[in-house]
Amino acid sequence: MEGRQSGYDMRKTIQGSVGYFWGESYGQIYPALKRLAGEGLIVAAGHAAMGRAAKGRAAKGRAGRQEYSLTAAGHARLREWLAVPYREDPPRDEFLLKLFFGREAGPEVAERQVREFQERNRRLLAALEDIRRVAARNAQHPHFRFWMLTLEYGLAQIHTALRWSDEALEALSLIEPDSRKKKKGTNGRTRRRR
Amino acid sequence: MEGRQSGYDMRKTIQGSVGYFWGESYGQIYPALKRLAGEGLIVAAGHAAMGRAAKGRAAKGRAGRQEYSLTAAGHARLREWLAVPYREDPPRDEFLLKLFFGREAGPEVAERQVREFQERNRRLLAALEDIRRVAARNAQHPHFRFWMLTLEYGLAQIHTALRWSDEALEALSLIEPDSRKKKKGTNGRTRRRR
DNA sequence: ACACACATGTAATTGGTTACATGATTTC
DNA sequence: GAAATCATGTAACCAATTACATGTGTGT
Repeated sequence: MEGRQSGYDMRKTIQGSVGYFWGESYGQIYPALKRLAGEGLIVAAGHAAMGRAAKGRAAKGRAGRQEYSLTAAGHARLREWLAVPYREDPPRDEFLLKLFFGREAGPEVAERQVREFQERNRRLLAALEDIRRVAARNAQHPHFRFWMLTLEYGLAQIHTALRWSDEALEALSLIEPDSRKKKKGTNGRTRRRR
Repeated sequence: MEGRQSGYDMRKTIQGSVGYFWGESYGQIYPALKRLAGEGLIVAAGHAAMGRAAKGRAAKGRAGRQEYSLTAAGHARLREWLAVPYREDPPRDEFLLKLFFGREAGPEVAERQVREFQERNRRLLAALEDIRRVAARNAQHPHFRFWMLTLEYGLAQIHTALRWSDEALEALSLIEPDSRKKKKGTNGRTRRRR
């Protein structure tokens, strides 16, 4: 949708825009491009690029860049797809799972995980704010409003995560550092807690 | 960790507790159980084919079930795993992706998706509140604090999602139903809403 | 006798990542 | 002319879902 782009371009565009909620690897992109071209949903524009290096010699192996753009059929298919109710894949949040069993390892370990979570969210927040800054320059772009909606969703979730993690750290600090068996190999017996 | 359980039990336990952030299918569980038993991290308790011996009390029908429980080695491995920094898998949020391209299909379509999103979140919220109600009865359980942390995280995220979706619907209603090519530009449709 | 929930398991398939292999172009 | 980076592609692998196949115990 950003005009003609090569698979390589697409990956970069994706990372710099929807990267925080959608990613694609080359192993996914290139085969997909082939398939879509076969279905007539995109067309390969002639690879104009091929600079002087390729001039004169038989282009063996891979060519230079190959750009594609949406066909009318591709556009139509996109619109169809947009109207299909989204499906979300089964939840799998390793962070929460580890926290859930946090008792098992003690509050210190859980705390480390929460801190890590907090840092990742801070980094993500910074990245999103960058995106927002860049996006703000395209305020007149027809898609702008929609981009902002997704961005604001991301920002709101991250803020919530950060707020929560502060509270979580506070709560964890109040849990006693445990007094169960702990790894005292020889059974020093479990001293009574509290 | 809930004492001995069969694969079947585990799936139900999972769904009723961490289900909102972690799921497992039988196709995953049974092979894993075999593997873990092979590694000595869990042990199979004998086939307790309880007939009708336990009359009156044990009304629950148990078939040819195989129960397992954690070994000491399993426990140790669990603790190790808890300390390993969590990894999150690449983001893939189809809802946001569809919203991102929402312009392409028009605000009405995007609005439908957001409404769907809102409903799913409302259902999820109800489910979480159920879990909270049930969990509240185990306030003295050693893991309780940790369970609440994950629960509160889920609740906070859902609330944020719901708040956001209200704003998003409002914002979408202000976007004029498109003025591009779009066939059939019958005039009355761009009437201002609020 | 039968239905139904309990319970286990496997095969097919999917959807994807990762690592690798290689070529082309630019820049200094 | 070497290094960096642009660019394409494939093979190996992997995690996981889905659908299916089948058996068992209990209540009616």
